[in-house]
Amino acid sequence: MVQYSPLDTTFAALSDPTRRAVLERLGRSDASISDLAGLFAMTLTGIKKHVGVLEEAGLVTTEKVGRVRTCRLGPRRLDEESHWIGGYQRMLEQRMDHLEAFLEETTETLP
Amino acid sequence: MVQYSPLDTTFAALSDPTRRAVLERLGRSDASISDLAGLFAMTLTGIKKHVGVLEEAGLVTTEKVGRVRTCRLGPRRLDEESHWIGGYQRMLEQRMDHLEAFLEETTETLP
DNA sequence: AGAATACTGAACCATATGGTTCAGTATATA
DNA sequence: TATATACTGAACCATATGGTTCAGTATTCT
Repeated sequence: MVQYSPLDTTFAALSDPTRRAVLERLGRSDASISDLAGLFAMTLTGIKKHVGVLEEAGLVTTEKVGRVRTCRLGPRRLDEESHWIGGYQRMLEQRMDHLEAFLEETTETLP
Repeated sequence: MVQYSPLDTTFAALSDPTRRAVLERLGRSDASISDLAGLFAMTLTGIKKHVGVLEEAGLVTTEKVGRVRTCRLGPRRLDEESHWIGGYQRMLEQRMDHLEAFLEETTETLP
């Protein structure tokens, strides 16, 4: 490891399709562990682990009332993540531009 | 696993700080396995594995000429990834708006 | 030809991940 | 009070991940 970054945790959380689906589901409305377990045909324990990972990454918060734990989105907005990706894309563009300029220059030297 | 998606592979590739640093380094110029190993104080084998993961995710291509393997960026631009994140952020906004509307409505009913 | 360089692959290691089962605990319902 | 519901935690399992070492192979340099 080079150094710690919240990007590590978030990208890892987003790399699992079940977890992305949980986020999308929670976008429609809050849901309990049982709701999610039913929806994704998984044990309560299994879903709880996924929710734990999302919580660790700050993408989900949970609150237990009575015997039901309700999961909702937040507080992270993925701003750092989209910023990193945006920067990467701009860098790619720049490299393309340089390559293009280089190719043009090379072509000009031909008859 | 719910289903396969390229997002799985890419987000997983991006979740490691060394690999993100390799991408950033390759943004400045192409580099050999040895270059990267030196830069990140890692064995050739270790770096080769990371490059393999990036290659698998389509973020890096490599070409071996003589005994040197040169790594460069491409071909993936992270368009799907930024699209997913963008959609997530828009969904979050919407939820916020609904919550806001709900709170306003509730407030109006007070004296 | 001989030596140095650059990578490669197999094997190994410790830890993490994505799941399960099973035996609880706490809460709500009849 | 008894029973059903909802979750929790420990233990386990198979596989993946992030590294290493070591013994090659292929190229290049002297």
